[in-house]
Amino acid sequence: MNLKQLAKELNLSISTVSKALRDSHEISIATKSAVLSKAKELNYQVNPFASSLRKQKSKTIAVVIPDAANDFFGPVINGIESVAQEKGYHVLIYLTHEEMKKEIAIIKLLQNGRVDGIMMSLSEQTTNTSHLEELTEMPLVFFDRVVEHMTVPKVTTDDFNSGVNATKHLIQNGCKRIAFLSISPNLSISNKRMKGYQEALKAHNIEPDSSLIMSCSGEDDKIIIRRLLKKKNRPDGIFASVEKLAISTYEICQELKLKIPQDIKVICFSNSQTAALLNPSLTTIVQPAFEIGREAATILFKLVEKKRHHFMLERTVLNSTLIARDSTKARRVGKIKHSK
Amino acid sequence: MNLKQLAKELNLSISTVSKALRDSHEISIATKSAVLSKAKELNYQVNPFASSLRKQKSKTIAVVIPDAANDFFGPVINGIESVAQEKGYHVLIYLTHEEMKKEIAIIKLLQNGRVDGIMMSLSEQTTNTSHLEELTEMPLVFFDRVVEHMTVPKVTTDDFNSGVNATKHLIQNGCKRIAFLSISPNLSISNKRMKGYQEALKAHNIEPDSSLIMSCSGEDDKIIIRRLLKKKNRPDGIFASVEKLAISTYEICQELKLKIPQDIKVICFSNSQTAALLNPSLTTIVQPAFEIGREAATILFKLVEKKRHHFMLERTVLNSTLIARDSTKARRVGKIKHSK
DNA sequence: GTGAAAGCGCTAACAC
DNA sequence: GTGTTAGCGCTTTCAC
Repeated sequence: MNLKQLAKELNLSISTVSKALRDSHEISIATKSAVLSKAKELNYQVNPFASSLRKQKSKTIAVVIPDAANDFFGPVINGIESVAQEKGYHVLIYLTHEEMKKEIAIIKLLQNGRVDGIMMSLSEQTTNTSHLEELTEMPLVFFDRVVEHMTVPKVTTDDFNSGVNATKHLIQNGCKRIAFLSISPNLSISNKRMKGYQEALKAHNIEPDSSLIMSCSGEDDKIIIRRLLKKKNRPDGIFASVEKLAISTYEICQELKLKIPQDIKVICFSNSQTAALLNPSLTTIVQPAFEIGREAATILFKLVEKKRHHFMLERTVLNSTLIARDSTKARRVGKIKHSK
Repeated sequence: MNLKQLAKELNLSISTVSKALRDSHEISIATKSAVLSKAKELNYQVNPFASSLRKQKSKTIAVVIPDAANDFFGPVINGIESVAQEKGYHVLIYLTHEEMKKEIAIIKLLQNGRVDGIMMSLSEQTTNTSHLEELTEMPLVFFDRVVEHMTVPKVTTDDFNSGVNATKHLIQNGCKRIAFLSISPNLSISNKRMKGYQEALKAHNIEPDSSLIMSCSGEDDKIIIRRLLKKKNRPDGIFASVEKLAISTYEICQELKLKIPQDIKVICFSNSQTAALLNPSLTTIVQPAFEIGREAATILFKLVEKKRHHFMLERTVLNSTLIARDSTKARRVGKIKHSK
């Protein structure tokens, strides 16, 4: 069923029908309602390719992320999709699997007009961003893992402050030697969180020790953490920049019979539903993942629809929340008590 | 940059260039290589809408799932996307948020040729499947939450057997009154798992008690679980059909000061990374989510590409794995010991 | 081996 | 208020 057939059924011209369907003011109300009801009856739907070809826009956006099996990116997708559904857009999803090579290939693929805009979070391995800088015509919004120096909208959490707060929290609960575990040092989030960590150490007159800053990219995180925790001068606090590293830390602590929080305290960025139920319950910094998705998508659609173009070249910062639980509990705060 | 411009640059006709780009045997090798190198130089990419319009296929599939923030659907998306990337397909994602209304709207939206095929997992609320049965022309593959009576390919885990095994596991660890918690009773997975549960009870001569079979759809799961666990004749084992219900069970047990596994044992279907780290560690039945995604996508692409159409109308069953942990540990099996 | 041309289904400028 | 038509960029049949 296409416009031509529909027009024939109605004894109208194609263009009249087309205009009626798009509720053009040129068309009489009577005609419009006739067209609409016939279209419904015959279950007519616009051919998206013909329409996109003609209009040179696709009503589709691309979401480029490292991984979908992730407690952060999952809710982000939900947020993006909810805005897209409201606005009648379609969402294509592409995964980089943390590989720069794939990221480049995907971005290249998206240059052909298939999408009206791109939302993305960098891969861990991305060291060079020229493939993104060349994307001058395409509306682009970064979220979470952003390219700091590019003048495109960025939606992030308050990574620096969160880094300060997480570190302070450990210090206030008695830690003196705090390790900072992150994934790739290329990443904006790792960097900002680390800066916050360093700032907090400084504010509390703790001498920074560069051997306590570890970058655990790829599969080797457990090896690195094991080595760290086996040192005789091992840390008494771990600040993990991503959830995966806290999970690994828990596992290595089980393995080495180190007790959390007595021997070592752990805090991390996490959106896991189960943090409160872990053994011990895990102190987390929770990012508003769903809202990040919604906000980034909202900005992208404004950009795509060319509204307030100049306003949007800014950074949007959403607050994250520190939820203190047992994994950072100080030794002697009242009785030993297991509250949640 | 389009074919016309590229042809002009090369002093060739549009059709020759088009054929050369698609490696047609009609075109001389010399011409082909000239075209290819020029196309690369000028960064030519085929316009997907023009191509799709002409060829009446989109090289795109739709994935329709209830929710992306989910330890099962996340890895499924990874699996699907990995196959799609290999085959040069694009993946559109649509979320039903467990609402039949949205599911219907999405399916309707996909009738206009935007995608070459659909992969889906039913929403919890879907009681009527006529919107899916009408989808006769469109290649369709179900995974996990399938419509049993439809003759389209289905990729699932061995839900019945898993239900038997989970229930047996509880019985063998001393449970006599086992509750079965599931989401919507509409769902194939709920049903099959429940049948397995009932079968196992029967095999062990345990009288079934219908008051122990609970359906917890929507937000009310905690209320239902709390009521269940407050009964004086409360169950001594919980078999949760989805992870969310096990998490709620843990929370209610904390609240009611019930000890797992001493007072009550818990097993559930879960793909959570953290099951081993929960307090106590959670016995799970793990589904091969990534492989389910890969398998379902592989079948869909075969269907789309019209290969072996008739072979594929079958069910593919992948095995799930029971991982025994502390949450189902029997009272007196050796010393009290906390292994993982 | 190469080229001309029709047409996929739609939109929008223009004519009436 | 309605109709005619060009053309979006591509693929493919058919002619040469």
